Amino acid sequence: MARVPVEQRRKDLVEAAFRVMAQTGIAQATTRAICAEAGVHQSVFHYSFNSKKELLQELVRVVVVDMTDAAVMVAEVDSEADSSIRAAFKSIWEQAKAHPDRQLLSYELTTYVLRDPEMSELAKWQYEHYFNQAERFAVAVEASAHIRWSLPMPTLSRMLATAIDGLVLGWLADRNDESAEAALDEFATFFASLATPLDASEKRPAQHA
Amino acid sequence: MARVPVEQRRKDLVEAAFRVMAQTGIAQATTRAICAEAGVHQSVFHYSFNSKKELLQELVRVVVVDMTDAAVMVAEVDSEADSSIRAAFKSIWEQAKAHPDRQLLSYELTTYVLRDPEMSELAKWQYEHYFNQAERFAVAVEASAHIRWSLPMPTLSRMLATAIDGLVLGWLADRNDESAEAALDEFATFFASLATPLDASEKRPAQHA
DNA sequence: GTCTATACTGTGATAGAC
DNA sequence: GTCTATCACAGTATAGAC
Repeated sequence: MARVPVEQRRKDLVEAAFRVMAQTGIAQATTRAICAEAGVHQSVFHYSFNSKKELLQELVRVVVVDMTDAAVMVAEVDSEADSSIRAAFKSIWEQAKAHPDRQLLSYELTTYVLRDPEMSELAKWQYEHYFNQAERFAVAVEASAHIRWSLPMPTLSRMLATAIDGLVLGWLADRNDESAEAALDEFATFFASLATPLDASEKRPAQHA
Repeated sequence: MARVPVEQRRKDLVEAAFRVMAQTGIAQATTRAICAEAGVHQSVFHYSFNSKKELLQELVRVVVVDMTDAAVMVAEVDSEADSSIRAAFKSIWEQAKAHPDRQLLSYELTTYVLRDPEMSELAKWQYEHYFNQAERFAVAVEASAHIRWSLPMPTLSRMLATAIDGLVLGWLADRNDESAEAALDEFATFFASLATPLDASEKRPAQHA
């Protein structure tokens, strides 16, 4: 086809790999399948990447960032900790329900890289990213809802990410919406209970700033 | 070697497959590697099982039951909800720390079977087993600690299993013992807070029955 | 029942014509 | 840069000698 710079080729292939992996799983994402999805011949693969592993490393970084941003950044915090938490949980949950295949892929990527000593640091990076996103959210709630969390931030952020992560995985397995959503709701109640008002007299402010 | 009944051969191969998978991951567990581990020739595989998938189905059932039993059944409940929960969490956590490869395998098995429509019901069964084990524990605590849970049992048991499941996965990724254990501890505190005494006057009983 | 040998397919990766 | 052809190897599964 057209003469395309290597960097663009790599982007195209990573995106194609993401689609194939999300739809059929990481094991089915062969170089041939990825190239077919990208609409290029298989030999294109190896002058865009030195190895399949190289593509995978690039893909993990892109997928983790894109997926968490898509889920977390949408949620807006307001002046109440309780409603902020519930809104965020709802947003993340809707994202998960809308794209179960992508969620499943994120777990596949985690276990896949954990089995390869050369890549296991990527799993660490992936979960630290989750925890960081949770922390960013928790800090934002502190600021806008005028509360303090009654747990140390690292512990709280890990618990937030853990609850979501565990709920999604369990739901992927049993697809019991009702049960998973009830659990999600109770976790939200729990986390809301960890927010203690900074100043009781300022509890009902009229100003937004 | 000796003439061995087919059922024994199947058991041997499942156990060998479990060892290979736990050590090197599900993707590396080829029929050749499994047979090598079991000390038999590769062709033995296909007159013990009709296909590799058949072995996997048998393996999932064995692994899920054995691993949860190993972790959950050890924990003994006592007359206090708080200490019962902490003891159980500690027991499960120590099991996980002692055998991270087996834990990782359980996640690999989940994602693996979820990608195969013919096997995805196994993932459902796996998590229902987890939830059932959690429920058995919760019921036992109710009986021996004279409390009632302030949440519906299905919701509570799902939350218990979810918290553990999420914590273990996150720990496998970042291997931060301190952070994971702090989160585990706070989850334990939370679940303990869901136990409300059945009868205040019976709060400090001297009898064990 | 057991094992040797092998069929057949699909894999990642290359060499070399254009 | 692009594509055809192919390599070397690993995967599951089978046929057939013993």
